[in-house]
Amino acid sequence: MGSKGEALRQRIVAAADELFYRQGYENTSFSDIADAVGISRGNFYYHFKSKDEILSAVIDSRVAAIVTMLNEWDKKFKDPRQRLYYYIDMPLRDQENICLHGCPVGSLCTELAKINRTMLDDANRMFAVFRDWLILQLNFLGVRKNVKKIAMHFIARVQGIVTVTNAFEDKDFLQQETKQLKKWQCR
Amino acid sequence: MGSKGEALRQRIVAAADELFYRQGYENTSFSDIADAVGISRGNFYYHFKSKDEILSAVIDSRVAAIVTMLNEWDKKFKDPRQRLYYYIDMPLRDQENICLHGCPVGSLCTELAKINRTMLDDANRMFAVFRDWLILQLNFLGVRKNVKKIAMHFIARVQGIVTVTNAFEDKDFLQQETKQLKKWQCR
DNA sequence: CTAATTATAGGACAATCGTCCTATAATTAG
DNA sequence: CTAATTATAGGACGATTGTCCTATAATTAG
Repeated sequence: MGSKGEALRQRIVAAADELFYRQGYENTSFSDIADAVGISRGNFYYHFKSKDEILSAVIDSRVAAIVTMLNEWDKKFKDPRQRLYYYIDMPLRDQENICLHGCPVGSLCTELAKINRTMLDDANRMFAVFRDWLILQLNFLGVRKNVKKIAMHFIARVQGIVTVTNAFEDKDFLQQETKQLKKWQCR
Repeated sequence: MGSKGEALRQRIVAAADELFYRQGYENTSFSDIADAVGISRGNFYYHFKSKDEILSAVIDSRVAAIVTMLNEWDKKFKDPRQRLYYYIDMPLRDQENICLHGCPVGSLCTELAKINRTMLDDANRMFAVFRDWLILQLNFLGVRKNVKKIAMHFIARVQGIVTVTNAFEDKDFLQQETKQLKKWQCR
């Protein structure tokens, strides 16, 4: 069984994941990833036969990571309102990277909308996982009307904050808007 | 005087502007732009000596276009609240493009944050022009406290809406969130 | 008209891109 | 141990990239 090959495959995905986040998908070459992992391009191509394929693997890996993370949040916080706050605070906990590279989910979707619309439908699953989890928390909170709309509203709010934070490299804005968003209540 | 050359220069900038918006900066080559204008690559290089230079010209052109547009809005609407609504409705008036390509300002900043941080400081001037105009309108409305913060808040709200609209190709979301944002009032 | 300047075309340039192939090396199965 | 499979390295491939050069065409200045 290819257990050693599987381990390398995961290292490749992890390296590609970070590079796509830091310098964008289009701007990251096979060589960049191979160099980061410390293997040859030929070997890289043995594991992933095309750039679409490595992108697809990175998206799957991110979706899985988000699911795992949300499960941990569920264990950590029993109060759905606390969980909601923890979601809103997520960019705050990763200020440096958010400031420099934006949101891994949002920025990838924004890029794919321009260069690879086929993969966009794959990428926005990352948003969908958050959305479905948010819907659950809103249900727990007793919200009954427009639950999906409100979940999407939260995602959009966070995306907007991150986009502006990234464009202006402005952590103060991130902090102040995050605080304000937590004052949200159902209208 | 190079008045014919100047006319071509503007056609080049216009073509690059649209291509950068539709397929991204990194993913647009000199050949793409030259083909779109119908000139040779050599001629293109006579007018713009590097990719940074054409990007810089596109950003300047966009900033100027935004200034012109906001002046027209000022003529068109005397009520600052109406002007604010017209700003919020901007993505709605360009639904098709927003859905397909996102925000020209936001998506360019997001891309440049990853591939060309030097130019990012140039690009976010596009946001700054909107911000300063919004500050003016808020002043007219009698808002005295946190005016800059509120202006940035509006920009972030619109950015978030557009990012999600683009990622999900969801016009309904755009319409409903736009309507909700117009219910905003100072707290 | 002539000379100088500006504009345009076309191709050369090295580098890099994604892709693919082949020859070994390492591992596993029998 | 031997044979088969899996993994790895290295380089060839055509295409494309941004950049630059040179020769000509068009325009302008005297």
